[in-house]
Amino acid sequence: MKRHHQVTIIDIARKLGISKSTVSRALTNNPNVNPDTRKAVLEMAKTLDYQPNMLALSLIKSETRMLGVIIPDIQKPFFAAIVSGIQHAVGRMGYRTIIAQSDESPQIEKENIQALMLSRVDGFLICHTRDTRNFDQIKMLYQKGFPLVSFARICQELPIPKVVEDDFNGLYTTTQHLIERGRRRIALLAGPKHLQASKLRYQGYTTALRQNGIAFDQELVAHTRFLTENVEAAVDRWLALSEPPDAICTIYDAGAIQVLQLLKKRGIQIPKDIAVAGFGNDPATGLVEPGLTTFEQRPYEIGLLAGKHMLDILKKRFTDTPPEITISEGKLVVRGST
Amino acid sequence: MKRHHQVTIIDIARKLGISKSTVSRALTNNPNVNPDTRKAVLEMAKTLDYQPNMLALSLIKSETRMLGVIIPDIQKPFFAAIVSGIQHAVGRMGYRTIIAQSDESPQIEKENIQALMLSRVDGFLICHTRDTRNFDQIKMLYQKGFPLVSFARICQELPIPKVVEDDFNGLYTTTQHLIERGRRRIALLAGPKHLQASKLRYQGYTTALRQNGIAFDQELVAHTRFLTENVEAAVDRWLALSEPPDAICTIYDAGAIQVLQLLKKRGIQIPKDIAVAGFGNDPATGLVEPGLTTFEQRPYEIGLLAGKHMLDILKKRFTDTPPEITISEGKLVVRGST
DNA sequence: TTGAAAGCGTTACCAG
DNA sequence: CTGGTAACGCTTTCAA
Repeated sequence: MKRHHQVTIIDIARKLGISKSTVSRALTNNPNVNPDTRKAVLEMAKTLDYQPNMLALSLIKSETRMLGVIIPDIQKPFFAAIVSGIQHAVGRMGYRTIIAQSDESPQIEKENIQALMLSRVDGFLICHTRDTRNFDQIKMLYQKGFPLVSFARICQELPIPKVVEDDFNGLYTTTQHLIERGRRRIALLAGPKHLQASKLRYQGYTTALRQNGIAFDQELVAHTRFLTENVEAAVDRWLALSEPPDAICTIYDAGAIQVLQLLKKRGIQIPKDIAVAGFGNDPATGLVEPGLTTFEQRPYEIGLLAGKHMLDILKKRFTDTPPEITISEGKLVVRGST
Repeated sequence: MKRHHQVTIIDIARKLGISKSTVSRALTNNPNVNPDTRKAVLEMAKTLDYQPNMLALSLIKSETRMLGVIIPDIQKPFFAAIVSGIQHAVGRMGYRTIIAQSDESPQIEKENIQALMLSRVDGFLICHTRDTRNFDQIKMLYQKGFPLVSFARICQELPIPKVVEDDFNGLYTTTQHLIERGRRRIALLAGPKHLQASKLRYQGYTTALRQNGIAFDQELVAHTRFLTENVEAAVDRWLALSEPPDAICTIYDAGAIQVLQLLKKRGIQIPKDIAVAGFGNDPATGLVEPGLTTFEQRPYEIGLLAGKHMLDILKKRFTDTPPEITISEGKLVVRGST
C-alpha cells in the first residue's frame, strides 16, 4: 500500500487550466472569485479528494494550532482528568494537544519542553514535576514569548496565568472538621517543602490548629516526596509515639489510602482509634472501606480553566492581561473514615 | 512580551557572510564543509540561539514525526495506561503523540481522524468507540496509505497490526475458577454484541461452561453498553430469578465493582451467597472490599506493543509485513470476592 | 568547498 | 476577476 502523491492546489489548477492563485482564492472563500470558477474548483477538489496541507499553512502563518501539555504522569487520575479538561476547552477552538509525560523527572521535563518548542507548538500548559526547582526552561519559553499557562504544580516566578487547587482552604477545612469531631492529636502527612501547593496545605493545617488553640507538634508532621516508603515510615513513627495521633490528615489521597491500609493491617479501628482524611476526592477514595473523608478537587475543571486561559492569551496575543492565579474551589466530602 | 523574530539559517549566513546553503550543510553534518566554516557556523548558531524550524523540514520531507492516538476516554485508567505505553515506546524514536478523545462518540472519532489527517500525522493508533460499527474512516486512512495500528477495540476488517487483550482466555479462566469454587449458576455481565472483544470473552465463558457440563442459561447473560443503568437492570433481574446466580462474572472491572456494591447494598454476602469476578485488574479492584478477583490485563504493555508495531511499519514503510494480531496475555488475580 | 536556484504547498500582494 | 511572483525556512541538486 504505497502512499499516494498528495493532491495539491496545483493539481486542481492544472486540471482546470487556471492558476493556483485562483484555486487558492476559491478554496479560502475569498470574495474575488467568479462564482462559476469557484464552483468548478470546489467540485474538482472533491473529485480529486484534495486535502489542504497544514504544514505549508503553518509555515506561512507560524502557527501550528498545536499546544504542548506537559504533565508528570498521565496514569494518575488527577492528571488524566486535567488533560481531558484542557482538550475539551481548547478543542472547540480547533487546537490539538501534544501530551508529554515527564515521569516526574526534571530532566525529561526539560527535554520535552525543548522538543515541543522545536515542534513549534503555539503554547505550553505545564505542570512541573514534584522535584522541579530550576525553572530556567519555562523562563526561557517566557522570554521567547510563548503563551504559557502553569497549573497544579506551578512556577511562581513568572507573571503568567496559573490554575491551582484549593490548597490552603482544603487543609484548613479538613483539619477544622477533624477538630470538630473531637480530635486533638492530628498528624499531617505533608509533601515536599519546596512545592507551593504543599506549603499552602501545610499552612491551612497549622492555621486551623492555631485558631482552635491546639498546640502545633512538630513530631506529628511528616514531609514526604509522595512515595510509599515515606508514608510507611511516617505511620511507623507516629504509632511508636508515647502519645500517638488520634487523626491523620494527608495532603494527597494516595497517601491517605495507604495510611488507611497500613492502619487496618495493624488492627487499628478507623475512625474510632484514628480518623483519616485525604485531599483530592480521587475516584479510589469512595471505594475503600471505610470510605475516605477527603477534600474534593475537580481536576477536570482545572484543565478546563487552564485551557480557557490559554485561549485568552492566544486570542489577544500581544496584549498584557494581568496574569491571574485562579483557584479551583473544592469542598469537603465526609465519609466513614472520620 | 512580543514574540521575537525567529532566527533562521539566513541570519547565520548573513552574519558570517556566507550562503545559506553552506550554513545548512554545516548544521546537518554534511561532510562537504570546511571544518573552519563549520565551526564558525556552529558557534554563530549557538550565539544567536538558532532553532531549526521543523515545519519547513516537515514540509520538505512530508514527515511530521507526530502520531495520532485516538482513544475513547483518557480518564479511564485502562486507556491512560495504554497511552503511557505508546508514548514510552515511540518517544525513544523521537515520535510525539497527539492524543484525541472520541468521548465514545463515533461522530467525534470521525472528526478526530479527519483533523489529525489534515495535521499530517505520520500514522494512527486507534481504539474505536464502543459504538463504532462503521469503519469507513479508518478504511479511508488505509487506502491513503497511512501507517495504522488498531488496539483493544479493533477494526477486524483491515489487514493491519492489532493488539488486543487476552479476551477469550480471560473469561475462560475466570469461569473455570468459579466452577472450581463450586459455583454452578454463573451469570455473565457481557458487553455489546458487535464488539470483537466482547464476543471473545463471551465465548470464553460459554466454552468453560460447556467443558464442565454446565448447561448454558440465556437468562444468566446480560449484554450491556458498559453503562451503569445496564448493570443495575441486570442485577435486579438476576436477583428476582426463582433460582438466582451463585456467581456473577463480568467482562469489565467497572461493571464488577458496581455489581459488588449493588449486592452489598442489598445485604448479600460476598462471596458466600454470590461470588463476583471482574476483568482487567483495574487499580480499583484491589481497593474495594472484598477485593475483587479479576483477570489481570496490562494496558501499559498493550500500549508498548502497539507503539512498537507502529515503529516497525514506520521503519520499513512500504514493505508488506504480514499484519499480525498480538494478544497481550493476562493471568487470574484471585482475591476475596471469590 | 561553496554558491545559486529549485522545490516542498500555501497565501498574499501587485499588476492587468 | 485572474495570473504571476514573492515569501515562509529549509534541503538538495547543479555548477563553479
